[in-house]
Amino acid sequence: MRDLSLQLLDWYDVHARAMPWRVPPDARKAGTLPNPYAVWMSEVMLQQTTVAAVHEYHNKFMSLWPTVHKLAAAEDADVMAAWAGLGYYARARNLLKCARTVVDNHDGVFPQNYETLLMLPGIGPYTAAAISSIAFDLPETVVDGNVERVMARLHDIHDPLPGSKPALTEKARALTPAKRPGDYAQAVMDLGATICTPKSPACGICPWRDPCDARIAGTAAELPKKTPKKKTPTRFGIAYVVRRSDGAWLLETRPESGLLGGMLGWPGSEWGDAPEPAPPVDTDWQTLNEEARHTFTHFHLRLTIMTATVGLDVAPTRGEFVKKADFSPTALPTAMRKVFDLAGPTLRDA
DNA sequence: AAATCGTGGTC
DNA sequence: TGACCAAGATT
Repeated sequence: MRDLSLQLLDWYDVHARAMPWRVPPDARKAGTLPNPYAVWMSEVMLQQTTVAAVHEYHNKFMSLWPTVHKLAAAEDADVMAAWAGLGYYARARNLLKCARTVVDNHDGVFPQNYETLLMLPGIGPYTAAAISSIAFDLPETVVDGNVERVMARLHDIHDPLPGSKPALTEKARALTPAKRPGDYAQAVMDLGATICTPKSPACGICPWRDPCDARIAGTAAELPKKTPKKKTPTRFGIAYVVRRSDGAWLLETRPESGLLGGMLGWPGSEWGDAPEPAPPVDTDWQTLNEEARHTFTHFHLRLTIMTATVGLDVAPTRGEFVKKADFSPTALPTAMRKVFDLAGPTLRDA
């Protein structure tokens, strides 16, 4: 029987998914490698994020900042605003840190080895292996959620994640070929994304159908096992939307660390079981009938929205007024955007 | 080393 | 509606 990795590469030659940042297998075999900057950008954006969601953001970032030098010179607020809506905002902060490190310490050139890549901000084991293999054709092994699932099924491993990760990583490493490691990395992930899917895997058309232990055992659909998670609690808070008579909005940039770190938002209370009021100005407040609901990874949020219109002489205790012309709701993370969508129409346009 | 950190789609 | 899921990293 032929090498498993070669079987998969044959499948990939025909079924590779097209992506803007990707070089298709024919061109790669002819010696063309992708732009490492574009690959890095895509891999950071793809962390815990679907290809569909990344598409337009990758296009936008490559258009706004075509080189690592341009990105390194960008304003923090501009990068955060461009990332708004994509989630996991620490990625955007680390994206900038990484770009500046590459420019300042690596002469603007991405390091071409796993160990050095791993030291850069926002680049962990997966991303270091992905850049190494995809951008430089180095024989490193990517282990993402797809690879974990494919390996668990191929070897019918029932030990639950995340505990089984080292064993799955070792299985993946044993299969990584010396030739075309970049195509192979993309091939396993494409396989997981299109054939070896979490539910209802298409075993009938899988290039690894014959050697797959879980298919033989009939356990493919129930793998990989995962340790159960706690159910998500609900937290409550108050958001204050203040409009000044000249049309300006009262906003604040959130602290660098923590939830929505570095992003623009409305002043508000802490989020918890019973929030304490924390109005940013002393004025008459109006409470909206409808609250903003949003679900984060580990809790549900319900925000009571309070609004007010104030005069030019008012000095808020928190936040800063942003002139009407300088404010774009698209710069808000989704939770804050939902607040705006509810409150905005109730506040008279100046 | 378990928790934290977004969002949109799906079933 | 709610739980799960998607090319994880950081602390």
